[in-house]
Amino acid sequence: MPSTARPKTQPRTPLTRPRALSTAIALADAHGIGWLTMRRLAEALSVEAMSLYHHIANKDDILDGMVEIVFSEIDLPRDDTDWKTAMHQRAGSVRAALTRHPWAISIMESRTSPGPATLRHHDAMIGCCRRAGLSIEMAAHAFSLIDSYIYGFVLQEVNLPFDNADDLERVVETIMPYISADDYPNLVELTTRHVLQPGYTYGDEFDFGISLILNGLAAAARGTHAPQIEAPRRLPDNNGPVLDGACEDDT
Amino acid sequence: MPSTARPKTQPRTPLTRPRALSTAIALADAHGIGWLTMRRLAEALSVEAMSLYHHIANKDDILDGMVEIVFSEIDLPRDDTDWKTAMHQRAGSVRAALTRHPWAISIMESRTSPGPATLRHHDAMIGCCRRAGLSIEMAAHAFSLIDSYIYGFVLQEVNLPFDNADDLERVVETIMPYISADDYPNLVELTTRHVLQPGYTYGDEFDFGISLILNGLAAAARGTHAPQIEAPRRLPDNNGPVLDGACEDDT
DNA sequence: CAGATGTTCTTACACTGTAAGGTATTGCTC
DNA sequence: GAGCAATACCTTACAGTGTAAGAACATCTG
Repeated sequence: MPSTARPKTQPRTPLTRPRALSTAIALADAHGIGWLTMRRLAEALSVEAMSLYHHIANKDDILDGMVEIVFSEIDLPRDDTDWKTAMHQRAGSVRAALTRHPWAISIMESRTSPGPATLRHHDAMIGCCRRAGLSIEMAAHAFSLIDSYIYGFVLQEVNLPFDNADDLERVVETIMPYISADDYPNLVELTTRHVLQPGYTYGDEFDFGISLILNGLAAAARGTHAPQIEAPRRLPDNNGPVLDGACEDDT
Repeated sequence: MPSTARPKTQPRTPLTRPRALSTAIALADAHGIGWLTMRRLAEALSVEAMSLYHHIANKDDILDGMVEIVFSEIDLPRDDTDWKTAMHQRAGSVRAALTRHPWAISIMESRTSPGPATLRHHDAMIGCCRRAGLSIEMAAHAFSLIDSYIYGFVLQEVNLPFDNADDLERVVETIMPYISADDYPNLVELTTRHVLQPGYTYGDEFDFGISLILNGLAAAARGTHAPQIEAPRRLPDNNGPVLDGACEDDT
């Protein structure tokens, strides 16, 4: 049976950890993370399930590795533009990566040991803020605020039950009968007068939010319009230029 | 054996859907959502696993019900204060509920059919924004931005590997040897000069972010400091007061 | 008391991740 | 090349998962 048996002359493509991980990512992209089991991953690699354990410790190790690869796909913030542009671009890159791999955000949590790609990324983020003149405290604020927004946005975006305008209309039509305008007047108004209008795409909200946050951070770093926080731990200890050119329009 | 066998005179507490759900929540709070299985839930209810299926459709139905209860624990935005205060309070309430039930945020996604509590909550949020004078578009912006931030923040917060300052110090000491100051200078600086300083608590970042976002939204609604969005779909069609008193300090 | 109705339990099945140990294939030394 | 050690792979097995099918029991109606 030469069709099922591998020809002896041609050695099989060797099973390696990187190959297992990229196959796992491809399968999770195609069928969802819940579909991915050790046996199915093995089958896709033309191997039995237990063979995987010679290259990876266990399933958690696979998930860790997958997250790490996704992180490595994210562009670091550039250091040859102004802070706001760099942050905006990186935000888009995070969103793109997490949208390309919709399962990623759901397993990022619960992974506790960050890999080198993750650490490198965090370091670059803080460095970019510091180079723009933000104090340590302000950099911590910015990092937390920006990433919280991105993760939360993507978390909602990837779990929307529709991908395009047609889907949206179909879903809304299915659900609307159960949503009376008497009980939920504001929800119904928003849906009919905004969401169902031609041209609406939830993803468009992303830029609005990121821009608002970046403008707010830039203003706060300049010392004006600082949000009311109960007790600022320390005054800024800047020693560089404060957000050069950050207040002007940058398209 | 009267201790194990139920006395015939005293009827057992009846197994009901609400009782199953609240027990499930208590177990998930205590042991994590991964620990919760049909057999363990049944055991906690002094019942066999299959008996559950007369009151709930399947495990997904349980998870849906649990999420719905968590949502019902969140305070609606009050309508007897100014917009910013109402939003701030509600944000705290969301965070508190999702922190009380750390598993909730991880299963909120993937649930597609919102229950009445969820719908009521969405409606109240939009209503509060509209009553403050925000246009429909602006209300949509605000809703998306605020909740994205909250969810993202809590997603990170509940998955931190430490709960208090002692935990933090222990974790950092365990990890630091693997993080060289040569490779990750900014990360190390932020850790040593900020995170490890006495009094640091990651949760404190929450208020900073929410305040910044609310101030930004208030400013945007007033038409000033509007973030650069490529193509505003339509001009605001306000017909009420615009964020009365939102620009003054409200503590 | 009989019958009906609804609740609970028993058994069983297909599936999961992975421990233990056997078999094949590779690469190294001569 | 031959022989051997090391590595890679497979087979079998097990405890645990959600849940389908039907038997046993309890409770309520006549």
